[in-house]
Amino acid sequence: MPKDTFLNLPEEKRRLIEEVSLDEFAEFGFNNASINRIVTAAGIAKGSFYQYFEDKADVFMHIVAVVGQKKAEYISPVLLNPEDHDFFTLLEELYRSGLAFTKDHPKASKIGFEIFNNQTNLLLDDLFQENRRSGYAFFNPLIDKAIARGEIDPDIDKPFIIHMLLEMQVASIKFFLQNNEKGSLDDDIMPTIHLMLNFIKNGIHAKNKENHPND
Amino acid sequence: MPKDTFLNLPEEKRRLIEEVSLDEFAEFGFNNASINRIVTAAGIAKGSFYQYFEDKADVFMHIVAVVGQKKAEYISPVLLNPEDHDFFTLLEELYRSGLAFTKDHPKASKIGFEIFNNQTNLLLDDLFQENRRSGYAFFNPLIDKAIARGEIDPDIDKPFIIHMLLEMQVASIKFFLQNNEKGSLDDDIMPTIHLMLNFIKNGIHAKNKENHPND
Amino acid sequence: MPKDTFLNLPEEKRRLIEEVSLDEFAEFGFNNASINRIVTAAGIAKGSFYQYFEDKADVFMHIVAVVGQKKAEYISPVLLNPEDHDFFTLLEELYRSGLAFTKDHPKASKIGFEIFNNQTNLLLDDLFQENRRSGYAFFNPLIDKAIARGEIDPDIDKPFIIHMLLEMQVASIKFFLQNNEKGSLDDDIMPTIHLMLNFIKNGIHAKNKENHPND
Amino acid sequence: MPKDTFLNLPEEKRRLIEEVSLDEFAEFGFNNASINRIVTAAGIAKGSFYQYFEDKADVFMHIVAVVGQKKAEYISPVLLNPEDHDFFTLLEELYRSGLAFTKDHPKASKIGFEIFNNQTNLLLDDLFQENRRSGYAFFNPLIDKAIARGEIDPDIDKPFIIHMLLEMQVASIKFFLQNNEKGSLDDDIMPTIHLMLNFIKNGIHAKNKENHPND
DNA sequence: CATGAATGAGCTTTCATTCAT
DNA sequence: GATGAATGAAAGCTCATTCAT
Repeated sequence: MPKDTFLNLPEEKRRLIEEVSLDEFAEFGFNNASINRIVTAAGIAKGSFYQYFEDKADVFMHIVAVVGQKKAEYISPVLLNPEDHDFFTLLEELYRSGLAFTKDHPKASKIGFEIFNNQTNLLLDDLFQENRRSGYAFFNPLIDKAIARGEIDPDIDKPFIIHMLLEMQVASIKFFLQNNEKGSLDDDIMPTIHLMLNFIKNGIHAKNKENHPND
Repeated sequence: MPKDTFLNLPEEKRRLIEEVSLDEFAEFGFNNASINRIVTAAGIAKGSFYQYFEDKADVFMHIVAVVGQKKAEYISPVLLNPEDHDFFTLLEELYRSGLAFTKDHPKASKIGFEIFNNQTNLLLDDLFQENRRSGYAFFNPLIDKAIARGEIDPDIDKPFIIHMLLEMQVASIKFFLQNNEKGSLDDDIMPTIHLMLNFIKNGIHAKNKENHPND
Repeated sequence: MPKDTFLNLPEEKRRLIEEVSLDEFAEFGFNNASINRIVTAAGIAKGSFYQYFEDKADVFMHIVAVVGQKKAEYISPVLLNPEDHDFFTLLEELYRSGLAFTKDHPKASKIGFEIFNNQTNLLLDDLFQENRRSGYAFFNPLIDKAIARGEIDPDIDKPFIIHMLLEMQVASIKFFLQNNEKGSLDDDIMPTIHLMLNFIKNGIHAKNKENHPND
Repeated sequence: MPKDTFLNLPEEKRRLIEEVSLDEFAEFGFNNASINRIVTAAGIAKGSFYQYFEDKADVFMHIVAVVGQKKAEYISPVLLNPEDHDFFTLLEELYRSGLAFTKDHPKASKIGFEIFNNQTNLLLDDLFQENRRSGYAFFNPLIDKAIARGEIDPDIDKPFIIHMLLEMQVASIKFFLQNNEKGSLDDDIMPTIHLMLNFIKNGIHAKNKENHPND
C-alpha cells in the first residue's frame, strides 16, 4: 500500500504519477517496468518515489487497485440487482462493461491481461488467484438460479462453464482489440457482444431452425 | 536463425543446449531469461553461445521452431486428411493433439502460452501474428466445408468463430492444467475435450431435449 | 551539541528520542545507524530531528554523553576518595563499576565498545583519544602513590601499565559477556573481577607458594 | 570463494585488485567499503568485478584469506615445535610474530582488528568465532603442559587465561601502534613484547625481590 | 517549534553482448 | 570452432540532509 506521503500529495501530482506508472506497466509489464523511467517521466526524484511507495510491487498493486476502481465504475446497475434479470441479460451486461472499460482505458486493460495470463510471477499469480476466486463466487449462484429457471442446460459441468465464461470475457476483449484498431471509426462494441452471447448460448452447431423460433 | 556453427555441433551437445534453453525460457519467459544461466547450465562458454546464435532472440526463435516440430509430431493423421471427416471430429482431434502435447511437454507448452498472451514484446508479437495467420488458414476452408455440409450454423460470423476456435484450444489447455495438478492420477484429457466440444457445439442454453435426441 | 530546541523538549519526549537513538547506535553502530529508523521509531518528523540535532554525529555525541552520565552513577564512592584505599581495592571498585554498568545497560556498553575499538571513523577516534587521556589522568597519580606505598612493583613501565589497566577493564567486560549469556542465572560479576585482579596482581607464573601465603 | 575468472587473472592484475580491496576494507571496514571505489581504484569495470567475485562478502573473505596467508609466513619455526620450548618462550614468539606482521602490514592488521572487535556484522562474527576456537585449540594443550612442567600457576582458571592471552596479543599490538607512529625511527617491537611478557608472568604487584632472583 | 515532502548521490548487483586469443 | 575476460548501462533501492510551510 502506498505510504501516506503519496496519499497526501496534491491530487494533480498523484494523478500524474499514477498515469505515468500505469503507462509504464502497460507498456513493459511488471518485470520489465523501470522505476527509473517512471521517475523521469513523472519528473520526480528517485528518492521521492520511494517516499511514496515501498517498492516496485507496491506501486504495481496500487495501480491495479486504481484500475479496479476505474473498472468498477463501469459495472452496470443491472449487475447489482441480478435477481431481476435473466442470466443472459446479466452476462451481456457484464461483457458490455468489460468491453466498454477496455475501449476507454486500453492501457489499464493491458494490465488486467498481464495478470490473467501470467505464467512466471508470484505477485501476479496472487492477483490472478484472487481474481479467479471472485469470478467463481460471482458466477456460481447466478448459474444455479439460471438452471432452476430453465435458462441454462442443467447438464453442464459447472466449474468448466464458469471457467469458460471468464475466459469468454477475455476472448471478447481480445477479439474487439484485434479487429478495432485504436481510433477506428467502427469501434462499436455491441456486435462483438452479440456474437459472443450467441456463441455461448447456442454454440456453432447447425440448428433445425423451425424448432427454435425464438432467439 | 542459429549460425552454421550450431547446426554443425554434435547432436548431443546441440540437444543439451536446446533443452537447457527451453527450460530457461519456460521458467522465466523471454525477457527474464538469462543467457548467463543458459551457458552455465549447458556448460558452454559465453563466447561459444554467441558463436551459435546471433543473440537472445535468435535462440528463442530456434527453440520456438523446435517446439513447433515437437508439436507437429502430435498432429493426428486424421487432421492430414480433413476431407474424410466431419468438422467436429477434426476439431476434437485438433484439441486432443494440443492437450496431449501439453501433457507430455508442459515446458514447451508454456512457451506457446507466452507467445499467445504476449502484450509487450515485439518479437513475440511477430510470432503471435504468424500463428494467428496459420490458424486462420487452417480453419477457413474447414468451416466453409462444414457449413456446406450442414454441420455448422451458416449464420455464424466466420472471423469471430475462427478467433473463438483458436481461443478455445488455449482455454481447454488452461482448464486442464488448472484442474489436473502435475502428477495427478486423474490426468485424462478426454473429459476436458468432450466438455469443450459440447460447449462449442451447443452452447449452454437450455434445450428442448425431445427435439435433439442425438448428442 | 543538541540544539536548544531539543533541550527544551518535555522530558518524556527527550528521553524517548534518546532511548531510541541509543538502541539504534547499539544495534547498528555509528556508520550504519539510520536516521530514518530513529525518527520512525521515535514517532517524530524527520524535520524535527534536524531541529534538535545538527546531524548524525550530533545525536551520537549526545548519546555518548548520556551514556557517560549513566556510567558516572555507577562510580563507587570508594573511587571518589582514592586516598583512603589501597590500589587494588580501587582497581576492584573500578572494574566492578564497569561490569555492573554493562550488566544493567548492555546497549550503552556496546556503544562504549565501538568507540574503544574504532579503526576507521574520525569522530569516534576523537572520543577514543579523549577517553584515553582521561583514563591516563585517572591512573597516573594512583600508580605513583601505589608505588610509593609499595603496592606496585616500582620497575613497571607506567605508560604501558596504564594502557594495560584500561585494556583489562574492557577485557573483563568481554569475558563476562562471552561467558554469561543474556538472562543467564549465573550472572554474578564477582568471579570475573577476582580472576582479573589476581591476573593483574600476580600474573600466571608459577609461584613458590610458601613464600606468598596471602592471596 | 573468488571465481576461476579471478584466479586465472595475470598475477599482476590479481595483486592489484587484492591490494586495492585490502586498502578499501582497511580504511572503511566491511560495511562501508565501496565496490564502486574498489573498481575505480583498480581501473576495472564494475561488471568485471562481479566476474571475479560473487559479491562483497566474497572479496572480503578472499582478502581475509590472503591476510591469513601473509600472517602465516610470520609464524616462527619455534611455534611449530612447541614441545621443545618452555611456555613463555612460545608466548614471546607468538606475540613477536603478531607484532612483526602488524609492523610490516598495518592495513592487513586493521582487518584483523575489525573481525576481533566486531559487534554487529554476522559475517564478521563467523570469522571471529572461528578465530576464537582456533585460538583456544592452540593454547589449551600448551597450558596443560606448562602447568605440568611447573611453568604456570596450576590454580589459574584456564578459560579465563586463554581469553586473556588472546586479548593480550591484541593489546600488545594496540600499544605498539599507539606509541610508534608510522615511520617512527624507534619502531622496535621487542620492548613491547618484554613489557607484555613480564606483565603476564608476574603481574604488577610489588615483589619481595630476594625470593625471585631470576627474571 | 513541527512538519514531511523533496532531493540526488550513492549503494550492490545483473545483464546481453563483444572481442582478442 | 572454442574460450572467457571485459564492458558499462541499467536495475531496484537507501541514505542523510534541506527547506518551504
